[in-house]
Amino acid sequence: MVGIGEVARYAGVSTATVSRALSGRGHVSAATRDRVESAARSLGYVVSSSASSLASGRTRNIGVLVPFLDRWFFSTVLSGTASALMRRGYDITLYSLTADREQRRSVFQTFLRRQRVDGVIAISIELGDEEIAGMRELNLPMIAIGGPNPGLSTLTVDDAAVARVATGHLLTLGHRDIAHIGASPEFDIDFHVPTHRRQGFEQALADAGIPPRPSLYEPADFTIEGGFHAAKRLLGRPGERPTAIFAASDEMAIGALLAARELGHRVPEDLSVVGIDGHELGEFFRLTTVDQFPMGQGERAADALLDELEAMDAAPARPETPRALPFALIVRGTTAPPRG
Amino acid sequence: MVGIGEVARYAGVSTATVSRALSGRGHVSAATRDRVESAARSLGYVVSSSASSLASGRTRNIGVLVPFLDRWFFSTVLSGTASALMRRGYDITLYSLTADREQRRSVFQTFLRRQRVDGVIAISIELGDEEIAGMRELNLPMIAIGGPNPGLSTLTVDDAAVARVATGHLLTLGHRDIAHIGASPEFDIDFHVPTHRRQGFEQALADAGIPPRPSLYEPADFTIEGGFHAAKRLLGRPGERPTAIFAASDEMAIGALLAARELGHRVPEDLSVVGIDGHELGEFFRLTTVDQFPMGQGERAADALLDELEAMDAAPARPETPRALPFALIVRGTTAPPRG
DNA sequence: CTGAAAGCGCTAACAT
DNA sequence: ATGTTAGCGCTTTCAG
Repeated sequence: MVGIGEVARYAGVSTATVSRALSGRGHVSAATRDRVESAARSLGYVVSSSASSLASGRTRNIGVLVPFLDRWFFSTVLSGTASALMRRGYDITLYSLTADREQRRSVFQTFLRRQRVDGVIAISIELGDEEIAGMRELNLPMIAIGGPNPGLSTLTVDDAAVARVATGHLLTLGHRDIAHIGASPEFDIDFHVPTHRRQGFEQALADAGIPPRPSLYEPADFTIEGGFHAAKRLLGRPGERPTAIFAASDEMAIGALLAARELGHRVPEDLSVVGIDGHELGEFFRLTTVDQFPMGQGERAADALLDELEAMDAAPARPETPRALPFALIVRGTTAPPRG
Repeated sequence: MVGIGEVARYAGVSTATVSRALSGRGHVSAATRDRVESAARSLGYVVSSSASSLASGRTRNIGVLVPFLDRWFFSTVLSGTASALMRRGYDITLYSLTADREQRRSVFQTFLRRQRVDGVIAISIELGDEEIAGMRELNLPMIAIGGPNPGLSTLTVDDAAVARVATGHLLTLGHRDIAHIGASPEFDIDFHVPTHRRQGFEQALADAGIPPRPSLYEPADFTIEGGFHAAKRLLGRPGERPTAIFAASDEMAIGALLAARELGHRVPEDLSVVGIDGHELGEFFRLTTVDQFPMGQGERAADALLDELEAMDAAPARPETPRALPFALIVRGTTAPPRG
């Protein structure tokens, strides 16, 4: 392994100058920098991250916390994060938080304390008070996607507003009998996203003067299969049948689409369906949805964290304003005015 | 940040003993070990990874190379890898290789040379000769999932055999007119998986004395949408119509299922469909498939690499036998004997 | 089984 | 703008 000393000798300068030239910290004349860079290149020198980290306290590595790796939404956000970080020369260390509480503890108590990372991005993870306190104590900058996470820089989309937009689209088309597939009152995952979406849904209805109807609610687990079964129940029920379905996620919306098809209902003629998320399959199913640009969320978080890190050199602290993430209604082919 | 010195003082031993007690290397009396461990615990001490790495040359960190983060197969393999590594106390640093050749170079030339990782797992990545040579030179143990990758420890599933099993299932049911959705002759992604699957398909047919029929081949891009359109073309064609479809991936098989439904063909009564992979949606669609256990692939690779790493302490080198990965036919509801 | 001390390879004052 | 040098916090001989 070629070390900084060899490069210094080869370029005819001191190791300090090599360090300065290669890291861009401190002044080096253009000529010297060129000499050092070409020396490094021809010797194949790459700085040892452990030595550099130990001496400087910087790792050029960001820890990313995810709840699941194999679910579309999270892996898409992660994908955005990874490319933004790599683009700026940072490594990314992945911590997958499983259901196992003990393992989760070890991530916070051990893994993140090894001083392996300069900062942390938490994707859709609700942090406990002691976890947040632990990060503060470590002085580890952290940014969360999805919130609120009190006391943390947070990028979050207004789930209620998203749901209002989706519901508003249905109302504008003229629908009045709109079913809701999503949150069950008792069961709520990260940050009550399902609940917020239900609240947005109800606000939109209320604004249009439509009272909520319990018979038009069906809980589901945010999967295609869950949406499928919920829609089956909804559409198979005797009595009032909805003209539209609001699904609190695209995957459930797709499930609902498949259920409608199976029951012989035409979409959008007999039934409109709207989803939320911006799922990759939405295009194929012609699904009308409210896109929350998950890839972009990951990129933004990465950029925000790196900006914060680089700003720390200048100003030590900095206020934490929760920033709002964008979303947009994408009208495709699964929504239309009700018949009649 | 509490350091090893404080722990040593607190426990009344030297820093060397603390290091030995905590790392498990070298002999320490049980009593001393207990004392050190409880000292470390009560002080909240965690070893600094950069200091430890610099001194020992070990990082307890594994680099994982993936082609895409947001595609089901890769993120599932990654998920298996991540949990296996974390279980054994290793961090995982993620390198996502995009289409950008320049960025790919930088991963091999720079990122992997920072001495941040003890070993590398390459998921479904075809490595160039100079890339493999670079790893050897760095003396970085590497294990690949999917192959062949000459000169590298490789875990690989026999794609032709997998396809033979899937096709054999259809033949056993009595099908003779079997269409193939998959490889286009010219376009082939990682390791010619599509081609190998097509070859396995043809071998099975040949073994049954059935000659290949060009009109029953439809190329597709391994997505649901691609499978959908391929099946549409296949089933909409005048003349001979297949009684079964072999799709070279579950996603294409699901697309074919949706196409068949849309065209009014009942599955499996009018048409049988078999896929390959073991996709999470397979259960929902009742898809008959050959599962290749992607999560397990990730776990195996991680365990194999760590075993290799730990064995390196004892024996320096070790032969690289490409190991075969398991697969299994899962018969669900999309296959049945042809009518008549 | 334990301690003393010499580095691991680099960075950051401090000089010049 | 560049060189000198003292660490960064641990691990690992080498002694005992």
